[in-house]
Parts: sequence; structure tokens; C-alpha cells
Amino acid sequence: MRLSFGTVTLRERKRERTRRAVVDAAVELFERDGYEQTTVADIAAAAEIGTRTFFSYFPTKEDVLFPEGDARIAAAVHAIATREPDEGPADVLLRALRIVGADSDDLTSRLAALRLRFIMEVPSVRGRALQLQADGQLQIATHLAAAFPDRLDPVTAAALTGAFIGAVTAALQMLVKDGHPGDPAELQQVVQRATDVALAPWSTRPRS
Amino acid sequence: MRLSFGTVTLRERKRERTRRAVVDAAVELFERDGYEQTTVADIAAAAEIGTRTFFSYFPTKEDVLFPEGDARIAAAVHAIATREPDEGPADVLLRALRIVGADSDDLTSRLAALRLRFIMEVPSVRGRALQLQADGQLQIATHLAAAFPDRLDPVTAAALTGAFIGAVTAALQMLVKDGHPGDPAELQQVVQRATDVALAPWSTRPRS
DNA sequence: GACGATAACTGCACTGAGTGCAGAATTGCA
DNA sequence: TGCAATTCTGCACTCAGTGCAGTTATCGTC
Repeated sequence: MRLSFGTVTLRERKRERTRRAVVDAAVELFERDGYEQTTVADIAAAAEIGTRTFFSYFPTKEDVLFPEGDARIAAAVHAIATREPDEGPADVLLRALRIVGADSDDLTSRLAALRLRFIMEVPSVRGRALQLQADGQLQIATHLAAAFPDRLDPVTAAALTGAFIGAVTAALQMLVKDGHPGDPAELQQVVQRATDVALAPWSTRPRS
Repeated sequence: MRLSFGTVTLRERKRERTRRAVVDAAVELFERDGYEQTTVADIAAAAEIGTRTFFSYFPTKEDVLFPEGDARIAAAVHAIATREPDEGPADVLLRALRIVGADSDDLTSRLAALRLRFIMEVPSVRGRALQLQADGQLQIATHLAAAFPDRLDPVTAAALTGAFIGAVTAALQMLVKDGHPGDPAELQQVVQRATDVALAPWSTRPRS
């Protein structure tokens, strides 16, 4: 058992490399042919692995679009863990949102764009995304309740987290539904409005 | 084109009867063998229709568990439409929740119990449920914005609706996750707490 | 009550996702 | 170098879902 952080053994490095190759191949094919038209066999062939092997890297075809797993959730949990003494639950959630919104989509932007597109277009992808979101919410709520044991029981923490994420998600959903492309400025403003709606009674610090 | 409300022609009545038979057969088999172990062919056979015909009644296997379609959403939309002059957006949402929570699960309780169970156990069912919820949210938000044109733009309405439904959903999810059966009293209390969290700054009437 | 039009039902053949298994290949470690 | 553990892969299989074409049942009309 290794303690160090990075992948070390040859096996693990090779596996990680292959995993990336699978994602890259999938992105390429999805962009070219679309989600439904691309079969798992196509992706496997492009990544030079057997079709059967694909399923040892990703449990389903949809999961190729979410290769980071719960990285965003981990970031949010970290934001909760490293809270300042004067931060309330709402402040922590806002900071977590800012962190998560900032980092995740730079190098990965092709994947992110594809993901957003298929979340809107393909039911099974949409379903998977919502499922991951719901699971993440619950995890965040659990950690939030643990971080504020005197102020939040688990159910209230879940309600707060659900209100927060639900507001942001629904606002963005409404925005893109009305044929809106990704205008960063307005996007920021919409998120601001949504968090205001959800967290107004909880904020203990001046709005940034 | 008929104007009357009920199903009239022989064709339509027969189709509705068969549809019910499919749902009943599915409930029976799902209860006995579980979701995954029951195939669409099994359900079709039990309902005495061809396997192919099943898919002319329900687009997917999961949809048998949601045969009412958007009845709950329609009820919520109706609650919005019939609002009192002194009701604000939050009051309307609360009333809609009360109506929706009250009516839907009486005769259908076997189906409802099965649905809840599979939403927790079966990923594809969970995904479908979340998808239907998200779509419903958006519809409710749209109607809410239309009902309060001077107070709510569509995006803010979506944020409000998302916060409200997100809070309730997440709170209930947390509750059932901790091995909680359906205790009506505590359930009511949890919903109360969740709505308080989400709607506190919006309520224009005293809490009931 | 018969008749053409229309809608529904059904079997057949097919695609594609996902699984279980068993053998081959590769890597870790002594 | 050699043995153990892991990974890769093909094969055969199940099941959801689709397209098509032929049959059957219902509708509205005369």
C-alpha cells in the first residue's frame, strides 16, 4: 500500500494513460458523429482496447462524459473543511460554489462543452448528470452538518444545500432553455441572483 | 373531435383499459420479482399483449412506474392559476405543495411504494425520476413567472422554484437515507422545515 | 349492415449496451 | 528467473428498444 498521492506503479500509470486515451477517443468521436451515433465499440477501437475492456474503465457509456468523478464534490467538501471561524453555512456554500465554478473547466473545456450539449439533448446523459448531482448534494449536506453541529442537523443541512444548488441549477436551466449561449457576464449575474434567492436569510457576512 | 372530458370511443376506452392492465401487471411482477428481474416481455405477456406493443403504451420500461405523467405538475400549475389576490409567489408554491402532497397517493399506493423503492435502488429509475422532476420544475417556474409578471422574471422564478423543490427533495432524501420509513408526522415536520429554509424571505402571509 | 379509411396490434429481424466467464497476457515482487 | 496477482480480451448471452410490414380491429358513412 502506497501512501504517496500520485500514481506510481507502472500498472497504475498505464491504466491512467489508457483511461485518458478512452476519454480522448470518445470526445473526438462524439464531436464528429454525436452521442447516439457513436457506439462503445467505436470508442474502444479508437482507444485501441477491446470492447469488453471499456467497461472495466467506465461502468456505462454515459460515464465517459464524467471522468473526473466527484472531483467537484471533493473540492466543495474541502471548502467546507477549511472554513474561516466567522463563516456561516451559507458563506461556506457560496465559497464552495465560487471555487467549483472557477477551476474545473479550463483544460477540459471540450469535454465540458460536449457534456453540456448532451445533457440537454440525450435523456440518458441528463439522467446520469442529475443523479450525480443529487448524490453530490447529499454528500455536501452531510459534511456541512458535520461542520456546524450546533447550528445544523442533517435534514436542515440537506434542505439548505438543496435550496442552494437547486436554485442555481434551475436558474441556469431556465437560462439555457431560452436559447441562451454561454455569456459569462450574464451567467455570473444569474448565479448571483439565484444564490441571493436561496440564501438571503442565511448569509452572515456582507455580500461580495 | 370530441369536446367531452372522459374517454368516449371504444378505441380509447379499450386502450385505456389495456394501459391499466399493463401497469397492474407490472406492479404485480415488480413486487414479486423486483425491477431488474422483470423483463418487458414478462410484463407484456402478463398483460396479454405483444412485447412490441408494450412500447406503444410506454416509451421505456421505467415509464411504467410513472403512468400519471405530469398530473402532479398539472395540479401545481392549476394551484398557480387559481391564486388569491393576496398570495405571493412563495404562498402559491406552498399551497401547490400541500395539494400535490395530499391527493396523489391514495388509490395508487402500491405503485407509489414500489416507485419510491426503485428510485432508491435502481439507477435508471432514479435518473428518470430526477429528469421528470427537473422538467416539472421548469414548467412550474414558467407558469409562476407568468402569474407574477411584475415581481418575477423567468430566471428568478426558476431560482425560487428550484430552491423550494430542491430543499424539500434534499431534505426528504436525507431522511430516507438514514434508514427512515414513512412516518407521516415526522415527514410533515421535515417538509415544514425545508420550506421554511427555502422560502423564509418570500412569505407574505403568516405560516400555517 | 356493408365498406373504405384509419388506427392499433403483432411478429420478425436487427442494433447496441452491458454481463459472466475463462483463458491469455502483463506486471509486481521475491 | 519464476510465481502470484492483476488486467485484457474474445465469446456467448440477455435484454431494451427500433423499423418494417402484414394483419386485425374500429370508425364514420352510406
